Amino acid sequence: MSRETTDIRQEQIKKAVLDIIADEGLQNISTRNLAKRIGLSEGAIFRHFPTKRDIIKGIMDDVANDLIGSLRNIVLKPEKAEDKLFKYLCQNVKYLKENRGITMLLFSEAAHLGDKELKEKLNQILYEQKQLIIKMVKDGISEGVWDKSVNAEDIAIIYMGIPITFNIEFVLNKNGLNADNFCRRMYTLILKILKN
Amino acid sequence: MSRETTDIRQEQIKKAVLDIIADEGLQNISTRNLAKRIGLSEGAIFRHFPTKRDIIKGIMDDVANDLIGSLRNIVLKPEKAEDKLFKYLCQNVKYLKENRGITMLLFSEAAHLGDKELKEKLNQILYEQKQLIIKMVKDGISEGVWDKSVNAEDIAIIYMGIPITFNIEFVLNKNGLNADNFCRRMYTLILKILKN
DNA sequence: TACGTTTGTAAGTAAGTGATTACAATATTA
DNA sequence: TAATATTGTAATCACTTACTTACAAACGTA
Repeated sequence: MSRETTDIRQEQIKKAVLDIIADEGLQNISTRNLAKRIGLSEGAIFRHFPTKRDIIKGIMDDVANDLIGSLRNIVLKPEKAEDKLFKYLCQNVKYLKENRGITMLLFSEAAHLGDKELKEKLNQILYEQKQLIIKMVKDGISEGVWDKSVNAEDIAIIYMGIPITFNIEFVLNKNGLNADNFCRRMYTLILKILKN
Repeated sequence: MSRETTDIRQEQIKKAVLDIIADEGLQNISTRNLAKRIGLSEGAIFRHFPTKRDIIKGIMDDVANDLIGSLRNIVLKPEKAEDKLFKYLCQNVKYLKENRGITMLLFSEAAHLGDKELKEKLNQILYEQKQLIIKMVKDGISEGVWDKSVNAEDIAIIYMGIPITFNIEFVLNKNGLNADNFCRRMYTLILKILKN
């Protein structure tokens, strides 16, 4: 195998984890299988990550940066709350669709709850997402377009289930839900709760 | 260890799986740990179940019978749709709270997607739940109390996320959500979508 | 009581896991 | 160019996994 820098190898390894999860399922992300998919020896994996756990940690950091980052951008832009909500939902669903392995990896880690640090990282990701949604809702209320008697946190909770359900349907039944359509339909429902 | 019938042992084994998941996390349901918790030798486990997979299968069958059964009872009773919806939601949340291990086990199996038969069983459970919700919504529309322009399937999708989110919050943050309160708050939101 | 069936145990099995080692080949830099 | 740091490999480690085997004890029943 030709030599590559640690930076490049780390990206390859993290990508391989997500690809394997999406293609073969979670139980196949052994370091052996990982090395095989990249075309590298198993020892080389441990040249670029000290432990397997650190690979997972790296992926979680990517989610925190990429997904949360892009969602934050949407929320912070000066736009109408209704438009932001729609874009937010679509972006969220799109990201999960394009990184199918991620939801499974995240919630598997939650379910295994062996590792406090990973659990804390996941908690952080979910918390930040919730705060962004709460902010959007409150902005909409300030704009005067949404019912001020709704509890922003309740909206955040019911919202969080949407991308998760989408992902589960996607895993169980690959062509179960049309993403664009799905996005707009769920948006309509949420809006009905929010409207005056 | 004193002798017990296979029926009793099977129940003990299935219960132990769920208890271990709730207490120690999914990665600890090894046959060794299972035997230890019951106070039995590992070999005895395989006296009562041919494979570990059959234990999981047995648990899934229990869910299909117990949870889906009790939800079906609620839906089929001659009552107002609004009352049924509330009871349905509360029963669903209650069951997941009392059998904390189940949601994790189910979605872990989905994520590992190695086993077609288990995946099919999970699909069936989710499908039946969805059908029950759709029926409830359509009943409410027939009664004339709910907006007939809402898509019953969309309601089912957004509904499905609620118990899942509840469970995730419960796993990550043990006292995160008050179940009774939670139930009523989510009910209020769904009702706002459904109302004329 | 005698006999066949059921339920139990202790000690194994082969296969897979994450991680390490000793060493070779390739870059980087003085 | 010579010395050094980096990236690669093959072999192997100790450990865990689901599952099996050989045999013993307890049970129902004739």
